[in-house]
Amino acid sequence: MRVTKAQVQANRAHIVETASILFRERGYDGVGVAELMAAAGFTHGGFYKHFGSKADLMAEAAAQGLSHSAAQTVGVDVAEFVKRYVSRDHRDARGDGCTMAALCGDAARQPEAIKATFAAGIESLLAALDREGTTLGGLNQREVRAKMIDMLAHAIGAVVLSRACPDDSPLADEILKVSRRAILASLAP
Amino acid sequence: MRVTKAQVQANRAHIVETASILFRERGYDGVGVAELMAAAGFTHGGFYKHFGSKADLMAEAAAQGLSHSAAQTVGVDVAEFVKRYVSRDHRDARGDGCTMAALCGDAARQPEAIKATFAAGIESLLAALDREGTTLGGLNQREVRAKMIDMLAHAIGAVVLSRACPDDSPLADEILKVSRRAILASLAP
DNA sequence: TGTACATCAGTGAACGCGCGTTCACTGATGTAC
DNA sequence: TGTACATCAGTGAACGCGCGTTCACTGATGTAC
Repeated sequence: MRVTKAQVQANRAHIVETASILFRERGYDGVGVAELMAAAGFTHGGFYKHFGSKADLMAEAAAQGLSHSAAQTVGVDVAEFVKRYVSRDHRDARGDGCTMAALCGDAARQPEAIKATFAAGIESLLAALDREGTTLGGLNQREVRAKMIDMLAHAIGAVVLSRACPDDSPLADEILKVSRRAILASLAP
Repeated sequence: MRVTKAQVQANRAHIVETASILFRERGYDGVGVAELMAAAGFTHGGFYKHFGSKADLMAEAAAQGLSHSAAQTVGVDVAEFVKRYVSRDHRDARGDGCTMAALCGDAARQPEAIKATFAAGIESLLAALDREGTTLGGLNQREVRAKMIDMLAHAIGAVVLSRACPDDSPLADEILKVSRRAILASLAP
């Protein structure tokens, strides 16, 4: 059942994308190779024709997810970014949401290669935000970078903490609401 | 080899405490029942004389870790709390550090019982912080609560994001430094 | 208080199960002539 | 362009392994007399 070169490439990309979603939804340990391949429409045996190991796919899926986030962010106003990011919609859509918010807790326990991918993802998201960020009143480049790093940590903390609360709990919503207001306030002093 | 009632209680508490540390270091999926019991100085067979399941222990270990954090925080100045929390020492000492920072990403994928434990832990930490928090210049009770919730999300985000970066990477330290300054500034406006 | 029996915390072998990974096989694609 | 053979993406059974959990057993503690 050999397939076209183009099909191989498309299948591989589809597996990475499927993995990226599933890992965000259930964590790296929460998704097995067989289940992942089935979700992508294949049997598990072919996995090692595309990837050296599950860890290799984890790194690729992280890179894909992070660069996707950065690409989506280019040209978006920082305040708009915060409103979308620190929201119930984002909190409740783990699979379609930010890789950092979904997996940075897991990344901390993964090999250095994956952590390096995360660090690179943070930098590329900062680069995407910077294009708009420089319009923030009168701050120099170093100050803008500091503000964007802080904003990102702040926003991720709000989403991650809200997700740790029971579904539909008042505290989960309170965390998002309070944090969103505070982050927006810190951007327009 | 039956043991004293008091010894049973002490052994059980020791297992919970050991689990609390190991789970923070390696996550819920990263520690097995057998390894955990061995770390506590027992064989794995006795585990089910103390707990109904691994999930039960996870909930107990979370409750223990969270109440420990809250107890440590009583009477601590908020600025002092932030300085300790958003620090390299705390980031690098996962096992001895805050349960929320170490496991809130994992908690999001766990049963509601564990998420409820986390929500209760957040409330008890807020209560511990409030005793000092009310001294924050002229804010009413609702405003203090909002400020403490936001501060907690902000601090957790900084630690979690820093941990996702490679060990000894400049970005990991930059995140802590920038965020610590911003959080402290937001407390003393 | 001393004796006889029941309890049960802790032991270590064993269970089924799902994991990541390997492998012989298939058959359509890619390549050489 | 047409034919013959090599390649290799995908299949599905099988691998060893560690997981959470169960269980028969042990022997010191707890209890009843």
